[in-house]
Amino acid sequence: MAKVLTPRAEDYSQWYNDIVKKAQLAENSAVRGCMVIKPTGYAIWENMKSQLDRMFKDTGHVNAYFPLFVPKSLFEAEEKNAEGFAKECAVVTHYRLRNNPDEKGKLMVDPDARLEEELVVRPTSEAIIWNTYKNWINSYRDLPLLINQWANVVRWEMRTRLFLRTAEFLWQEGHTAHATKEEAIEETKMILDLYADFAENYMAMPVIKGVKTANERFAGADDTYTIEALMQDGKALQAGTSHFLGQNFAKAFEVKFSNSNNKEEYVWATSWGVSTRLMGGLIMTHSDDDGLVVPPKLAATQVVIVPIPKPKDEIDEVAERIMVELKAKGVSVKYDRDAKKRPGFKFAEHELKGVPVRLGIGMRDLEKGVIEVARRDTKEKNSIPVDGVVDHVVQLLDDIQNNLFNKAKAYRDSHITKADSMEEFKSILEEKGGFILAHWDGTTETEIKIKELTKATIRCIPLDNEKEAGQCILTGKPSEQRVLFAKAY
RNA sequence: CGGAAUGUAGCGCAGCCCGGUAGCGCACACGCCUGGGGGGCGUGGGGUCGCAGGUUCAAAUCCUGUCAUUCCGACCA
Repeated sequence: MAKVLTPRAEDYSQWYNDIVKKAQLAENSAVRGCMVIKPTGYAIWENMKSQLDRMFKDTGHVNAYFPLFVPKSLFEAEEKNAEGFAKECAVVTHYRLRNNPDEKGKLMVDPDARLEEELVVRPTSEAIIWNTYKNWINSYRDLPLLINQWANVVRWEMRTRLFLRTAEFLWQEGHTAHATKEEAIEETKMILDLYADFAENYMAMPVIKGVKTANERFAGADDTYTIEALMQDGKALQAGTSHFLGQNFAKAFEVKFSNSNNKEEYVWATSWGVSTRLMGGLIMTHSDDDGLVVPPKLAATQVVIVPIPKPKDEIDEVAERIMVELKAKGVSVKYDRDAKKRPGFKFAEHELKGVPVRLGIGMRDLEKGVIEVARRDTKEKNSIPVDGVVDHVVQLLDDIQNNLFNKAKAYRDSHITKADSMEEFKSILEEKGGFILAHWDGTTETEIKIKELTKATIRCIPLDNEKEAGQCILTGKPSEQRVLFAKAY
């Protein structure tokens, strides 16, 4: 079979780029660093989105929409946040073009149309949202305020990669306001659990929940919680973050409420988000050298039926019947009834696009009363009696979902290694990759030094961490627990 | 934003050094044969050679600039 993708072992980055393009998930656009998400890719994102949206709503959140532009004066109100994002902001300075008198048919920015105040294209929406919340919150009766928005944001990245880091990306950002610190922290952690649940049970991507160090924390947050996943090349991917913002934004935007004793207090805030980056995580967690592998719960098409060698009345009849029955059970199914393409070509094509289950219906099999059922995750093929094929497929989709998670988890678990010295740390990083648990003295200085020496960063301090006395691998200073290091995307 | 490489048909590439008719494979269209893992033969269509300048009788080819992509670094979700 002709290989369409660069094998992972040969060049992992190239494999990733190949798969995004060949499976038609996305492509580069005419705008530097910005991608076009193609229908095949967008369908998966839509599935992610609708599931997450359901989960947000089930936990009491509602959707709203805030503007793309943030006046500079609002943007700079929360200083740390502004400083953190300043270097990567796109800024609108003019509101009009005009014909260029020197070059016919060309346009130029109208110098007379300079904006009084520049508009920052949102890299995140805290500023505009908190400036709005100020007007919405007066009393403890207005709290909690639990709002999510689905939006695009822009961060002017120097180096971009499809899905993993693009200048514009799609995400959801939740912004909540609470009367007490405890309640806000609870919200932050609840969302972290929700993200982990989504990652593991829908994306089949195991994650480690943890807290970011001060150095890796979101600008403007008191605490950043994260879910960290491990990709097949041994690099970590930050898949989602949930921030406890304390009263930082409330103070910056004067968001106060009267408590039940009629005393004024600043509200407590959270924000949290996951983005189209999850698509990158999905690809790099499950896919192989033959193409994309999509967990059934997120697949746009869960089952494809291929007539062998080509459509024929008898085959069509069986296919139609199976489709009706599968659809009745909530399974999305397509019949690839294209007489011009040969079965071998179709097999390869659907494998490249990651369809979880393929049914091959041919006359030879039908005479024996069976259908060939092929699963994408293991490439296993079985002959299943026609009568039982629908139930078999429903069960199989479930098995595939579980198998993908278990396989990813086994890989992840076998790539968490303890290191007790810098030498050990470096050799694990070079030879094996993955997560490394090591003692750290708790200072930003040491963290940065380790990054300079090894390129590895502290991904998080795992929430379920065991306490264990030890010595920092760099400075030898005392440490009370190991933290999770890795090279990261 | 610094270093390197690349940009020629939808995709992958040759041609460039040494200036002179724009080529190959795949894909595409049509026909015939085929048909259980990316078929075979035949015929055919498709090009502002990334873009803008310059040198020259003549530029895909030489020069300058610019844009984009990939990789490496710094930065970042």
